[in-house]
Amino acid sequence: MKLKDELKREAIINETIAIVYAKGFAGVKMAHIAKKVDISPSTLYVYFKSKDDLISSIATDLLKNITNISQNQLKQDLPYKLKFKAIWVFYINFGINNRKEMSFITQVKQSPYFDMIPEHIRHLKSSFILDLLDEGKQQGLIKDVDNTILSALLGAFLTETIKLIDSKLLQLQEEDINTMFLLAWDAVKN
Amino acid sequence: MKLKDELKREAIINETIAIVYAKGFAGVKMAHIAKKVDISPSTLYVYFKSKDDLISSIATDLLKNITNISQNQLKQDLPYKLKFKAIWVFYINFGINNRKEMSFITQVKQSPYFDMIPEHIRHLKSSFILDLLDEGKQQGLIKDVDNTILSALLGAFLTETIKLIDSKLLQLQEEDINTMFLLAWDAVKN
Amino acid sequence: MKLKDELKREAIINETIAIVYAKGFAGVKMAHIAKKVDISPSTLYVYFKSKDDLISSIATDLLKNITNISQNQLKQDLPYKLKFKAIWVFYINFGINNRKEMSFITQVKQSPYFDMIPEHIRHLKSSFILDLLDEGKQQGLIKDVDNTILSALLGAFLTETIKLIDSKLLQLQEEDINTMFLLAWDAVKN
Amino acid sequence: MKLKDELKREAIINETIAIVYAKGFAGVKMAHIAKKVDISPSTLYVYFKSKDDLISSIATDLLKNITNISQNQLKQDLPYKLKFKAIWVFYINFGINNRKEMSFITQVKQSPYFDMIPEHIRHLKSSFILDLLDEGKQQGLIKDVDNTILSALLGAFLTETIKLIDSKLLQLQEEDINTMFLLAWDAVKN
DNA sequence: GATGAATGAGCGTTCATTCAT
DNA sequence: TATGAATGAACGCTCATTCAT
Repeated sequence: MKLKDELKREAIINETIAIVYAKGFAGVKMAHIAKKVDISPSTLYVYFKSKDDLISSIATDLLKNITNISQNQLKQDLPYKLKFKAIWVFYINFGINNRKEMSFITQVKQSPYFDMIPEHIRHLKSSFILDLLDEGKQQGLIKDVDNTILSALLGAFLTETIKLIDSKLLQLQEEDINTMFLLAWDAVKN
Repeated sequence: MKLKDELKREAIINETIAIVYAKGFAGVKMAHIAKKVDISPSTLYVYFKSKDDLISSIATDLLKNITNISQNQLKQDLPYKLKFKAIWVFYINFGINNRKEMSFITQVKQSPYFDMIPEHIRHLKSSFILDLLDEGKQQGLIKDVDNTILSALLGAFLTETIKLIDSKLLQLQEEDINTMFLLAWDAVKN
Repeated sequence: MKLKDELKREAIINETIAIVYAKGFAGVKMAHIAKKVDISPSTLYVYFKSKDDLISSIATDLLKNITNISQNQLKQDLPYKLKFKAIWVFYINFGINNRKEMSFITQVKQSPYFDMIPEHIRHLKSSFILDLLDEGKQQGLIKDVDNTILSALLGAFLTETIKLIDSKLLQLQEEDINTMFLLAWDAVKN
Repeated sequence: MKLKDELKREAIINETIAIVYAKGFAGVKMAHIAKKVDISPSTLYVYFKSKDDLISSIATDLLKNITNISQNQLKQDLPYKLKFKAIWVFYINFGINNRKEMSFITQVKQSPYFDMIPEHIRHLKSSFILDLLDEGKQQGLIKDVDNTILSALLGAFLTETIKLIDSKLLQLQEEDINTMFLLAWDAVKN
């Protein structure tokens, strides 16, 4: 018997993410994915039991991975501002290296597919970021503003920075990165 | 019959915007719009020659209007920071009062429909904002960072603030507005 | 605008009944029906909102009609045995003239479509037949056996007789009809 | 490995019959059968070369067996009416004990699979029953009606009786059995 | 201008069957 | 022999759009 090809599963996932990145959700057609991966449309159903399953599985995987990765990073012992910056830079890099995946998640969140993701995954929050903000507040370095609001704004800031780098308006080099970090830091610092 | 027609056209546009706000782009069905406006699907084609035309026309109109409206506002003579704040508050209010329209534009921008909007409309930028930033830089009050970048970040900040108000995490009252303004101002100020 | 064609609806219904008669339920393909009626498959959905709807609508209509027709017939004042025979002959004729429709109902009853028929239609019973049997029992002419059983057997008898006529083993003429009636009558008579 | 294979083949057959009984013909999916027998769908094709082959083989086997079984029974020397009744009771019992198999045959008969059964099997008739009827006619006990017709009616009668028992409207006890036999006997007796 | 009917193009999905091991 | 993977050929259905009045 033929062996199931894990590479094929990954190819399907990557192609789906790429299509969502390029054309948004409306552009995801099972037949289209199949053609790109060079398999028959029906073969897709060997790996995912429906389009909904395909998309929500990808979203679930991505959310899990992102949470893990960010949580496992950066437990370094540094002065607060430097630590904050290190994390900031880490996220920028992560966002750049995974822009398609990030875009996928952003789009899923404002689509009906979001409701198909298991509850406990759906509410994954980087509690890590919240901890970081708390630490800053305790040291009197961060504005006394609700964490949800601060992290939402920092998130928007980050996303926009990544977009700017993506569109070549910014470069992934020390100078630009410093500039962008300073904008973010000044916003939240006390 | 100019009057009657124009009303119907507007009804179609408003309903389309409302549906996109409620269900996202995937949910826009010509028949659905028609039913909501209480006309036949075929009548839609009297007013717009296709679905693409309907959506890109709405997007074009909205982009034009937004640019106009903001430009015609607030030429007041105030100290710079106050003027900046007044504009900031104006945009917040505008965003809240036109959240469906803003959502429509946001969604169009990441969809294939965006490419159907005439080039010159697509790139409309509030040169007004750029002027405001220039004025601040001349007075040494604003960081010496590229205007495109600053306006992009301020835009992201603004959008996020509107979302937070929309989701009741913030209130449209002086205290919260002041807090949010301070975050933005601190980010860009020198 | 084009006017909806009642004839088209009927053509769809008749074609569906004919296909079920010829090939059973497994043979009912929307595209096939459409081709036979010379319309596009999608046009079917103008008249019936799904395959389930098509089949259960037909079943519902047939059940209603059959009940009405048989109930409106034969309230004649005749000696019991003659009345019984008249009804018997009426049913034979009805079955022959509507063999496809009868076959449709028989097949629906042992298919999942039956559950889609409205409750009150599903349980339509020719209470008329039950009344007839009661009358016979009162006169001591009919065996004292449960009505449900008697009517089930008479139904099977009838169906079989129709099949035999259909397959040319019997003829729809007085002699054969009399013979068959006698078999039925002898079975139930006291 | 003859034993193991034969068991698997039988398991496939029994499962198929059970599924047809439970869900009708439309419900028979190769994958479904395979899962129930706990083999792979492809293994089914080791035993039967196609779905058509599976179903028509089963039907053929059943038809052959039924004919054989009934023929080997009941050559007892009894007064005609008692012999007739004994056979009647035998068939009732056989039908009850093999209701799934009977249902399978009934359903095959009104499906396209029937045409795939070899001609000589398709027309198997219990010549035995015909002999029984002839014997009755010779003794002047049975109506002088064509054997094909009489046996068809008796068959319908029998099937209906089995259905009634199956649905608990009748009980497999002496009283009910007697009643039903009397109905059948009265129908055909002279 | 307005509309109900009609439809072609395409979509997601199923499933009997074959392939490759 | 046994089987998981793979697939072609359908199928039911949707929907933007056009037709005919």
